[in-house]
Amino acid sequence: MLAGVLRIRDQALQALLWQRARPPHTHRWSLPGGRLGPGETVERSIRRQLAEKVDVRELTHVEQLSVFSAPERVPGKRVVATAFLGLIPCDADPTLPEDTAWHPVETLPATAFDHEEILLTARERLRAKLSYTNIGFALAPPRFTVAELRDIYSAALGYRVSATNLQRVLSRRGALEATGETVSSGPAGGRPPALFRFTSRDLQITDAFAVLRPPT
Amino acid sequence: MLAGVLRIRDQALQALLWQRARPPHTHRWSLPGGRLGPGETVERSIRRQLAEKVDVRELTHVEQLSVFSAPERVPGKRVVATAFLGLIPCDADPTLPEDTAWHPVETLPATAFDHEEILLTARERLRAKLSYTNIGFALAPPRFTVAELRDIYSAALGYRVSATNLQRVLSRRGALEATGETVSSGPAGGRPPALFRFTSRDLQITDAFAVLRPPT
DNA sequence: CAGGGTTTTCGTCTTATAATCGAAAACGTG
DNA sequence: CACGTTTTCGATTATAAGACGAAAACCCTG
Repeated sequence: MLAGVLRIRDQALQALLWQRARPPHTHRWSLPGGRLGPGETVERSIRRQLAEKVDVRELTHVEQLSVFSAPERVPGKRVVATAFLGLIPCDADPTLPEDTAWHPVETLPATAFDHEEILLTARERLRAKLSYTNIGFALAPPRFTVAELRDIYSAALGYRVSATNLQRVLSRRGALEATGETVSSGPAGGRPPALFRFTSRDLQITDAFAVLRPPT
Repeated sequence: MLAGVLRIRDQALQALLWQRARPPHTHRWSLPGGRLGPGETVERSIRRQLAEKVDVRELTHVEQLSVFSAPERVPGKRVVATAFLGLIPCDADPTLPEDTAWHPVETLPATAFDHEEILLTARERLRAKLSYTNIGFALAPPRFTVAELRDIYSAALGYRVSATNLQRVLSRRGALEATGETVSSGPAGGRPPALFRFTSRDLQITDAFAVLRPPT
């Protein structure tokens, strides 16, 4: 079991990796993970691994990605990995162990085994779900301005999105709501932005993406 | 490893099940499956299991569904299952073993373990993908009329869809093309329908379902 | 404290795609 | 050959997203 844990920081999508101290693939960077224990589901187990091994407890979303089973993905012995996508909000800052660090997915260091492929799969899953779910709640802080949310979406998707459209699309879907609060404007002045929040912290799929609807 | 194999027949979505002869859950119906062999991926393995155990070789689509890992899903011992969605076209008619049969997903018999949950997950996956992919190719025969395709989609989705919209939506996406042939009209007369086919037999995702597009 | 620059916000317009409707085409049957 | 039937296709309507610009609300400078 492995987890591709992603977050947004410094306008970039980052992944959590630890550097291997022992063979095989010494010094290369690995995804955190571990073995399934008795009496737990794989979802509970991967959360436990992340809490115990890299002290990450802020996961706002965890979902299964895929089973990776290429025969020689780990040279020498047969290892089948159940991979997960994990997300933590950009305001969370877990204290990481020495050998662990965040790396931008755009500029990954040398990774062990097929962990780069797993991370790219995780990124694609995240990007797809940003389109048709409210999964942004898992990346954003509890409250945020539209400009901050635009930066989060832009970094995750890899291209600039329009703050206007983002606001309107998410509001229309009922995913976003205004808190009524505003924050003071920045050093350059400008109208003070309003604070928003996601209406739900559970994954919800937009029904508008279902085409071929039942007749009314 | 287990497979929820689905097809359309008699205007209904059917699942392939075999009746258990031995405990636990004797006489209840199970999904086909088996153990991963050395040197094969889980996808190759599940295709091999289906070919060897229930003689099904007509799979037009196979994809991972989910890992099912509830601790007591198999009473007594720990069994983690990687579940798959498999599809076969409605014109295929594999010869099944004695203890194996098709059952409408709407009226499932008593199933073993969590296999009903797995089948419902498979059905939801299929229904979702009918909306935003060309996955209909895996259920339909090589060539078909629009009315036949409407019946296939209606049975899979669980509600009547409009033949007009189905034709236009799939054509607009470039998923459907006319063969130029027509078939003679039925006993009640009527204009002889044209034959269509899917342009691709590989899964393709509609780009139109991606919202928050990059700026032009 | 007035004016200019800045950022946010919101309404309007345009575009894209799907749903609905109805007429015309093309066949069998009596 | 008129009639019912089914398919096909164009026209219209509905819905949602993208683009654009004006107005709002702030800061800073002179």
